[in-house]
Amino acid sequence: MAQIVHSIKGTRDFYPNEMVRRQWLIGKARQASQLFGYEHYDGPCLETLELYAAKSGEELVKEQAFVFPDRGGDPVTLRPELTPTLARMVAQKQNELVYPLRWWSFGPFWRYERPQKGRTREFFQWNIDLIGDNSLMADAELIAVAANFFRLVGLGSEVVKVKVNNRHLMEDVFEQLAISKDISPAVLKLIDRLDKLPLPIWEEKALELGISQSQLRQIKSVLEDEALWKQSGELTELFRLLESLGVSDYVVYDPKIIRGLDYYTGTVFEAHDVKGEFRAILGGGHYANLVADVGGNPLPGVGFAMGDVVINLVLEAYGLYPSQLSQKEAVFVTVFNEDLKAKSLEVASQLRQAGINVVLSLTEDKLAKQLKYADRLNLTKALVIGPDEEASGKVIVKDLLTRDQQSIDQAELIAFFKC
RNA sequence: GUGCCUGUAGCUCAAUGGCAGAGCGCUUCACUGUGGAUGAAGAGGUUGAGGGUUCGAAACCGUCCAGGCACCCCA
Repeated sequence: MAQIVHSIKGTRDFYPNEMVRRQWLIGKARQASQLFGYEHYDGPCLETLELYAAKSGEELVKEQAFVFPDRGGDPVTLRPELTPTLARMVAQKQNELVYPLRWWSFGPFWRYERPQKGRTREFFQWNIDLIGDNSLMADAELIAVAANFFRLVGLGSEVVKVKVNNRHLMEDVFEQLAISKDISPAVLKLIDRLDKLPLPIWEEKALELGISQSQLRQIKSVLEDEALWKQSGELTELFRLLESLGVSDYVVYDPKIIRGLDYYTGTVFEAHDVKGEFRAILGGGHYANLVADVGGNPLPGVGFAMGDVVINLVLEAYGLYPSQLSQKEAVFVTVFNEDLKAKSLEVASQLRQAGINVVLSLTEDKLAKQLKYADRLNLTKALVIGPDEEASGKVIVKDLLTRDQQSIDQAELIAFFKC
């Protein structure tokens, strides 16, 4: 074992069983995206370092991106997120695209961090964005897409919630509490971590930032105020729209949702399992202006991203992957012996020409062995063509689940499998 | 980058300084025209690597490698 070359830390191998699940998940993301009329797109996995230098937050690029020189010596980056690529793609064709544009994508991303539960170095991410509209309709639509996705995969609103907040509201609150603009970004970041840190340490950090004792007390009370959203016209309107879109059972207000990325303005949201057992399933929000950072004209938008790792853990925990997922919708054709090999090949070929998938035995081993192989592949039908069948123009079709078998005229075989 | 934990057969684990084992899985046979059961036999190990301590190390010590979990950050 020790001599097998190891894979790269934080990457995952997708054996057929897992690949089937990955494809199923992608299918659900596609379905949710298309339900709202979003178009599929993708960009390159390799980008220039310059693209991320423009934005993305310092840490993501400096600490977490895979960056290395290409053979010409230029720095190349494995994309750690899609948004800068999206911004570039929009900026390049800014004057010919039809707005608002609704785009979605699902692909691999890389971040150099220590792997742990729910976090790997290579992961897949569903990205979906609505660009070119600044209204709350846009924000509501994206949240509704997320809620519809959860419905499609069987995660009910009693299990998963989309927690929503608004950065404008928090800025207003800070103003009321006379928290200076210098420290408010840092305070916002700290609020985002309230659930992670032990309270005494959290308070200590808050005081270190220059918050007074009375401000601290007020912040804490604000963060427990589940009705705080009523002070925000935007949130009031947003929740009304979500109600009309029929997804308000999935939505909950949470003043502690801030989001780490700096470019969010206005609405921000994160989806979590209700029990709080897992990391955030998806996160997103409204941004006033991304495209300008890569050289285009300002365009507002809203979007979210969902990594495959956490949603995978959640779907596993709640047993929501279909148990019958299989890519082997195929008929197994046995080979009775050397003399009848040509006959089996002929039958297999006829079935394939009719569009029926066939796994052909490569050996003339005894039938027990061939059938065991078919069984272990989880195939459900097997054909046996022995001397008796050959003589009478028949084929035996064996149901590997019920163990029943029947003799069928070779001429009727295709019709048998087609219906 | 920081901290804690773990590496023994394909998998899950046992052996608490004294002969490296079990269950499951795998191969073959009982069954030369029929797979999930049963029974029997068999294969499979440099105990992650290389050092040190010891009469003796899977175990103890330090180094490296790999994995897990938490921080940082975030999907």
